[in-house]
Amino acid sequence: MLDAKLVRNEPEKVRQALINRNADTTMLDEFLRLDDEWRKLLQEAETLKAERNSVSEHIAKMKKNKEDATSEIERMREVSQRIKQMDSQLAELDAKTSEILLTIPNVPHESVPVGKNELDNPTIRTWGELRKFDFEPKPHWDLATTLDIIDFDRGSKITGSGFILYKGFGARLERALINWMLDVHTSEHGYKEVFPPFLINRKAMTGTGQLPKFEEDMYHTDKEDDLFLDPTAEVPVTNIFMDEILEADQLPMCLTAYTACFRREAGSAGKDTRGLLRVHQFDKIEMVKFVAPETSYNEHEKLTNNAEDILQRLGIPYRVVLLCTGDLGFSAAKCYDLEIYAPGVDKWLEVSSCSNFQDFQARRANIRYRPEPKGKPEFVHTLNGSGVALPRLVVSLMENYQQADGTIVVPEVLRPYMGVDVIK
RNA sequence: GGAGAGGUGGCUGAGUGGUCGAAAGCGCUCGCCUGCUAAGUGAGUACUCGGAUUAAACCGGGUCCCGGGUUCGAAUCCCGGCCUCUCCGCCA
Repeated sequence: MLDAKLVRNEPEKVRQALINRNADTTMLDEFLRLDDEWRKLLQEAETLKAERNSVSEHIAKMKKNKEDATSEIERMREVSQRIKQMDSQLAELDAKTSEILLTIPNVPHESVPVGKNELDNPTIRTWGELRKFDFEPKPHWDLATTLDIIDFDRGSKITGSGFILYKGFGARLERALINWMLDVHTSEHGYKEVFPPFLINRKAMTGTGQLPKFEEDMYHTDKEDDLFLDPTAEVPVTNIFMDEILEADQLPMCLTAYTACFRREAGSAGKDTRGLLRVHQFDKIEMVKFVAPETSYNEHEKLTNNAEDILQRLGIPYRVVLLCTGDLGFSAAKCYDLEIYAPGVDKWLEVSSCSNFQDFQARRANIRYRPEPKGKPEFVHTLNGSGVALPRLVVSLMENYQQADGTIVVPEVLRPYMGVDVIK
């Protein structure tokens, strides 16, 4: 959520940001109109309240002195009625402006290039050599099915398409990757491990920006519980400190978590339906940081490097892409995507998005810190990045490490976790 | 699922419808004091919104879990919700 004062005082800056994002600006004008109305009415109401308070105090004194306060009480009865009316009008206006504010996306950072869509995203750097094959590389669904380590048909039988049954070394690989990535982040990158709930309430979902705009993308339990399956660990982990004030010496706070992630992928029906490219439930390691504002862009680079390190250790070639204004997610001010190459499907696959939200989420979730002991609390900056998402990583691993006979070499770093050198 | 108790500042914990943004203690900050530590001693210690201002001081509103209600006036009375704890039942 943007600061209402920013929108109020620099509407043209916000308007330009919306235009650069290909977003609608009519809500902005609506906000400005209602906000102006609200402030005028608020001042009137507060003047009346001040009068009520002082007269009430006076009444108390008169009663103590056994004087007659009937006329004052009569007068205040009317004033109170008017206050009540104004308060309900104010509440209505406030609800409307707040609602609008929740649907306005973040303002992109100045280092983010202006662009229409993903075609305008510049590649910042690349790492690794694409492997040259002396045979035709197979797609992962063929490899996995032949080795009987993923059972796509039975996954669908249990739940539906996009739900995966891993078996044998497929299941083991999933567990190995989760453990290994958490180990790297906790013992080498300085993150603390947490294991949050997977079901999330509405307030937390609003805190990180999934609601109210993207409710259609989420799995929802039912009306009575009103809970959502987490679409990413970003949501439960960022909201750990909802409505709290952190001390400056707790920052930067770096957390990492494994969660299963659930996404309805509404609107992408028919796209990437084969294999593991786009699924409704997947595993992911996430990194989340709470940092002081002046450090957030530096921390953002470090976070991105931490995700890259995972790929480097696995020997997977990748590229880092900077999202342009037109492709940037709703809550982010700046975001790098990490894409890895998968030779079997001949595609670059997104396995990580590393975002700096500045104070956008912190304001929604009310997460603050004290820059000085006893000082005024300020909003922290929040960041997060996948470190990394499993299914597409598994795709790339299988396809890059496949051999001519259909077996898959296990990358060095995973062997202690897998117990074998080759999946066959 | 059943029965009960309770939600007050960073923490513990008082609170009679008006002088309560809230006693007291702990913690913390700044000073004083005894050679250091401990103890003692004085002062200060919540958040938020609107307005004014270069900024602060300043003026006003709101906040004692949340939302309604009663009242001239609510931490206090009434209704609804959420959460926590204890006991019982069920259960991995």
